Amino acid sequence: MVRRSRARAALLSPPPGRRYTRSWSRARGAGEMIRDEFANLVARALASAQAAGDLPAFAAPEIDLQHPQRPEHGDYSANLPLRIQSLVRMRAVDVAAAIQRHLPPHEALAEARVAPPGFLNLYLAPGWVASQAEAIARDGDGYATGDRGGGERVQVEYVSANPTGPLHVGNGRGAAIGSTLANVLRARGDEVEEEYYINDAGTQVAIFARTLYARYQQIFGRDAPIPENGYPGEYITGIARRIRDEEGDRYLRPEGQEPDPGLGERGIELMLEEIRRDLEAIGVRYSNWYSERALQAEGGPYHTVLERLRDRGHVVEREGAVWFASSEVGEEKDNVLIRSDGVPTYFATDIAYHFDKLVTRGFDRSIDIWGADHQGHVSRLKTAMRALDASPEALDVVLYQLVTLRRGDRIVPLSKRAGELVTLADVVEEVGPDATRFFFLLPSAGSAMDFDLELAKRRSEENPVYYVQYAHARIRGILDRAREAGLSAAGADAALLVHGAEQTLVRKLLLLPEVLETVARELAPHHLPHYAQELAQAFHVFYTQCRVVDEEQPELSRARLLLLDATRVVLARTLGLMSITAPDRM
RNA sequence: GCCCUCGUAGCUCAGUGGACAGAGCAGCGGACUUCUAAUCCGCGGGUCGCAGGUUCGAAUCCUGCCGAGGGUGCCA
Repeated sequence: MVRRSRARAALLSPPPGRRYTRSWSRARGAGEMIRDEFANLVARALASAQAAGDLPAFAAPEIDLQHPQRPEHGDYSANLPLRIQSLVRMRAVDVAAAIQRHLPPHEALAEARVAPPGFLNLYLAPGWVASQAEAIARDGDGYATGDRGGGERVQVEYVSANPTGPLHVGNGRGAAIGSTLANVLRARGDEVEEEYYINDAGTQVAIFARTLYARYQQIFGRDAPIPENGYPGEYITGIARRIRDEEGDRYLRPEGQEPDPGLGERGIELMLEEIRRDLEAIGVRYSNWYSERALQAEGGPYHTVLERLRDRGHVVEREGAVWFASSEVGEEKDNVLIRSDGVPTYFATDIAYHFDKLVTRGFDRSIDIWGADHQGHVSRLKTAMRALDASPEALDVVLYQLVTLRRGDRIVPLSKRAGELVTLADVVEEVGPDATRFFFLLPSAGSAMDFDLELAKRRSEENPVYYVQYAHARIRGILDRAREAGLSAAGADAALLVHGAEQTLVRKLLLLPEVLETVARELAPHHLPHYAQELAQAFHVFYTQCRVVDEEQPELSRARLLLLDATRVVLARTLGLMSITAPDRM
């Protein structure tokens, strides 16, 4: 996996009076990214080489540091010489050598090597690596947290499924992506709110209410047909039955009359209760539930925003409908705001909703997690924000592709066929919340995913979630064992961690801040489960190669217990950010 | 028709301008008197959909084509 760090050379003259010493005791949070420090060093070396006339003057580009795929190429690698060789009319290896000569010393840097065709490879000092086990263990749950984010007020909105039926598998994917993203942004120092937008107004809700009334009447023996385009699902009968059990026949009206609006409202309430319960089962808890009906209330955002659009001349009336004249502001076509029957479209209320987020409630940033079927909506919504002088850049939309449910080779149709699983709750019940979340998070949002129930359910080596959790449980086991033997990490000398497996493990631990940075920058939570697997693997290898509890070697045991403390913290944190449990035994 | 996303090992997927393209699973062969073998070690496996182009360098960027999914003025 290649990750990069960017630093602008121009901004990076060393702070006056600050000396870089070889001492490993200089106070620094373990969460600070060593990659950034190295990028910093390269930027300073470049500037100093230019000042000394070893390199010509030119506008310094961004310094990208990468993790080479092959360990012999170092821990970090700069390709800057290759990128600027034609600009400076020099051979890349000579550029690399010039930078190398001017590289300031750094406690973590053992060596920098020039490698053809012009890479500058940086090698971490093993002693510094070992010392980081202690720094990470000391930081504990505070590792890789805090002030690294922008400190912005961010709102993440996800799922927001119509409260007219139970959540399906696709909603689960949105839930996993949205809540994990929120967790990561919060960990990095943003002030994050998670919100569910309740579509409790509009046509779908009206159809739901009519279907519910039909089912309700059927319970009382009436021959009431499901309305045209009504919801065929059995679950509505369940709701009708529950309302009958709790409130009797109070919603029953003489045959042929319109249903009592109170019945539909009660139905939506019950549906929302179920949705909330299903989401809580996979560790999702919202800070706010926002009602579309409230949005549309007299004097509410919908009316204010529509007026504002109108005032700015973006609204036209045509063919009995009210349109957003979006073709005049860069869109391919106009879009309907109010249909000819007087009912506002989803688009119109969504404009109001997002204006409310960005302007009225003043979030610095709004991140929406949508299924790919809403893709066409992104551009026109941003255009609407621009037309309202709300910053479209403050609105990010993460689109995730759809989910195919499978059992081994067999595709499970998402139709409502009896006996087949369709709801999120069914999946969670069958495979468990941890595996459900892990599998949803594994593929990047942009790729369509197969959710294999058989694999997710399997409690064996084939299932990556247990591989990761097992690493945590194993560490707990060793820690227990150490306590029985009277050993602890107190007074440990981290410098003893020189074994290859120990060094590899610490290097993985050092990656967490970079992974979180990538997740936050790309809004791509799938890096987290991949990292979790890499980390678990580094631990399992360590476990097989390095005995921890060894009463013959108490010093080494203490050092390794320190490493285990650090590893356990990082593993638990990584799992926690995905809202997956870190078990003490399995 | 047009727009968006995707196409990488048998399967599920990472990698999206750098060095001989990676992981897990599946397959084959090894390792438990030792802190949990839900583990570890080794082996085999890829014209990165196809064809051009840009670049010192392309799975990655551009163009065209093929294939899958989604969208496309009064569904959400």
